[in-house]
Amino acid sequence: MTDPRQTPMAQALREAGYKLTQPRLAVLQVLEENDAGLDPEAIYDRGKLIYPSLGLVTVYRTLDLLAELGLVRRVHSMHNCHNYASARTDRHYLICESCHRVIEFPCRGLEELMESVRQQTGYTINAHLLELSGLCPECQKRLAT
Amino acid sequence: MTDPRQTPMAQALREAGYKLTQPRLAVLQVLEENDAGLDPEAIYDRGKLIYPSLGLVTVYRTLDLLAELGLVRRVHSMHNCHNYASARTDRHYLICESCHRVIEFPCRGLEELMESVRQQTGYTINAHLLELSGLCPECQKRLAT
DNA sequence: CAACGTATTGAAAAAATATTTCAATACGTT
DNA sequence: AACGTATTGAAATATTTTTTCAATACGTTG
Ligand SMILES: [Mn+2]
Ligand SMILES: [Mn+2]
Ligand SMILES: [Zn+2]
Ligand SMILES: [Zn+2]
Repeated sequence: MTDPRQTPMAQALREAGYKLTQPRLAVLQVLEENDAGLDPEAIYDRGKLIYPSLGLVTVYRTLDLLAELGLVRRVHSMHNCHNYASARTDRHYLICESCHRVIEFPCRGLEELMESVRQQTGYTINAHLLELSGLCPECQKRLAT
Repeated sequence: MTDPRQTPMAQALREAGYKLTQPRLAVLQVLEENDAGLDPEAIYDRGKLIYPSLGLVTVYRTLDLLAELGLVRRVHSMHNCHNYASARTDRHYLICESCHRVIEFPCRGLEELMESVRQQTGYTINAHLLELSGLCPECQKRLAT
């Protein structure tokens, strides 16, 4: 049971000069516990279990704040589009089109591709999102009647 | 100037038994002309230039319909999350983090990566989305003060 | 460990988005 | 050309997000 005020996100908030309030800590804790991402309403519901007087407005405000600091990020999937999860710049999701389960995978060998895009477009590239979609093994079996 | 009723999307609509109405044709034409994706409001605005009495409701309804038929797809970027664009299974966007401009790039060399993911996870993979984000040349200049 | 000044809060109101309802209309068929 | 029905836009409703504002909790200072 790590002290909620000592997590990396909490520290970063404090270092940026923001107060570590109960409502914010509740939101942070919910985000820590749900790596795959939740929408504001869901964060609100779970946050209230931790800090019952939490307001939905504060969830929105805290998400905005964390997003500005780059600590949190929207996770877009085909079926939910307003999910937030703690940030990593590079993300690699594998999504089952049938059961919508999401897993992550290690990503190797994108560097060449990015270098060639860089040269052809003149853009600098500092993050990527790769989403593969298909069928998970279970759904393959289930659908192979 | 190709006949709006003969485009692949229009054909598909007709073949699925739906009527090719003026409002629908206007939405289709807007989508054809804006490959990178527009949100319902923007589609509405441009659609009205083609068919002035177009209603926003019809834009929503047409997008739902096209999405169900798999002809159109949401494009999620960091800053706009309700954009629709005509569907392709594989998508490659390069997004400027500063001005939010979106361009597409040709994607080469993802096959090996996908094959390795396939082997390690047992998933079949039939589509991918790769989103790179960085700074476009203009914004690089502008920010290099 | 008070007492203080201010950033932060939740409730309520307002704004922005999205969906449902319904009578009028345009489409495709005959 | 006439018909039956899917589709339409306006209006009403519902949902989601943002703004406003007085009350409060936080972190600092003495
Ligand atoms: Mn989205
Ligand atoms: Mn990668
Ligand atoms: Zn599955
Ligand atoms: Zn730019």
